[in-house]
Amino acid sequence: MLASSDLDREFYERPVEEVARDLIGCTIAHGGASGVIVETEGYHESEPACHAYVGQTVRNEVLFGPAGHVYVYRSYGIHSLVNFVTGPEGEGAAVLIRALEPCDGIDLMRERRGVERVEDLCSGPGKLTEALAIGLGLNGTDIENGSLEVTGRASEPAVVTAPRIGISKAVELPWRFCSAGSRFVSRPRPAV
DNA sequence: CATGGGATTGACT
DNA sequence: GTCAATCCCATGC
Repeated sequence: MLASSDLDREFYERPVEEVARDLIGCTIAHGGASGVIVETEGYHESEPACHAYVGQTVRNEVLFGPAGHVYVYRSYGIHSLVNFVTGPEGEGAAVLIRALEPCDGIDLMRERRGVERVEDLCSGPGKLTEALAIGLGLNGTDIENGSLEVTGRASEPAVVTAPRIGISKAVELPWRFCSAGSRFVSRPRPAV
């Protein structure tokens, strides 16, 4: 059990891999739609795959800010990717939300995404931001006081750990967390 | 000031 | 399996 009231600043101030694991099974809502988080990845300034690795810049300053804030950035000029900042202030670390199991507002998601299959609506970091209408405007906002809402879960789901995806450095760190057996995680699916 | 490289996706061979 | 689309901004001259 993880009550919504437990998802406070203190929750996000813990080590990034713990936050990444605990977010699996929680619900994220924005723009009239919501979904259960089924896949996350942790990033930390100490490893080269993280944006914060090069030190604080204008682009990534949110990563170094207080925990519990949202870091959104544009990838490949097309997609917005969402992260939750973790760890103490001054430390660059965040959890990338990679996939959701659609819950509410599914028709709205279909409209935004232009696809029908529920499995295709949020099964990737760029897809879920489009489905929930998450844009760069949310960058730097506080989860507890913003338009993006995160709620808890009734029980602890089975979680599998896997290497991260789509990066060329520090690929070996097992900081990808997936809800075991979920049809909604992005590919390649990890073995259960 | 010019350049280059992405924490991706979808369309095409 | 391969590849282009396309924006932000860090880095280097």
